[in-house]
Amino acid sequence: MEEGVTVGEPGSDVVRLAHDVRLACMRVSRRVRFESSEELAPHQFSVLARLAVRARTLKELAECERISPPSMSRTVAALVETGWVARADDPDDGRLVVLSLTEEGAAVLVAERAKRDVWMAERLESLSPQERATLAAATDILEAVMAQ
Amino acid sequence: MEEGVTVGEPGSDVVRLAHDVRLACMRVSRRVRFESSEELAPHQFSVLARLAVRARTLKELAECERISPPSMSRTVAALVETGWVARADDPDDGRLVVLSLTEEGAAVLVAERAKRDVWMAERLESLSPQERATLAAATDILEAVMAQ
DNA sequence: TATTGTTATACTCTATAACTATA
DNA sequence: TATAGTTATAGAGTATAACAATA
Repeated sequence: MEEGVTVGEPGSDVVRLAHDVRLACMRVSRRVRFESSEELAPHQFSVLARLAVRARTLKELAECERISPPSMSRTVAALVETGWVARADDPDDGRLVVLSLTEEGAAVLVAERAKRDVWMAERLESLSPQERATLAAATDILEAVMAQ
Repeated sequence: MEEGVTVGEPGSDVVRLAHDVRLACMRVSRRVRFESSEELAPHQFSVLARLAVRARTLKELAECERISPPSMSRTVAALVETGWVARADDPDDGRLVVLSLTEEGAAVLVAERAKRDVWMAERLESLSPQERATLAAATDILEAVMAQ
């Protein structure tokens, strides 16, 4: 009896566009993750990127990554172990631990970003100037939409 | 001594565009995942979506999801347990197990897709017709690029 | 022998609960 | 007391290695 069900694609109007945009973005994101990263796990990359903006406490990191403090404590411990992140005591509040990027950590982050960008760039080189302009305009729109 | 390093954004030219596109797509993808999904884990959703296209063997599923057969075996076992996927023996080759979507699985998949699309659509409603056209054109370009 | 799928075992990233130190 | 961080323990999801069944 159970021969399996097939489901078609839905939609019309804005919902249809939402569907297409979402799928395209997820596909790009997935491919970039799969094919350009090796030595640096996604959650580690993410933490290094946060610390590249500015030093933060463990709780701040946990909140902006939306994971629990114990989980972040582990992730940070691994990054300290490899020498990419430095721990420091807060001079004013003895409970706080300030995490910051080391020179080595910054180098790893830059290298990883470059690797991801190169992978993407290789695929954009075949596009016409007009197509590139469309992509550039679209990214601006998406950024604005996501900032809402 | 270690006061932490700050890293700026890189680039120019196609690399710059690649960087922007990649970041925009990852941000959209991340937000959609965070804010629209609950009952269905990402890897489960992914498998249901594969089976919605057509029934597949375990090995095929493992390959297109790029995980090991034992891992896929587990994931599938959970989906069979909930009644969203059906197992069947291949009539021609006794070694094969054919996995397919059940009616319930199809319903869950449709509901999840709708939920993700609605979340995205809510954010696109404020855009002008021209901005929407730009996004539509951009998704076509990205689809073509990713298909390379 | 080669292939498909499962079981055994382990590692990583996540969580909650309990603990320590500081405010 | 309340807060920041760590340690203890457990639950997913991943992997490799070894095994059973079929070609």
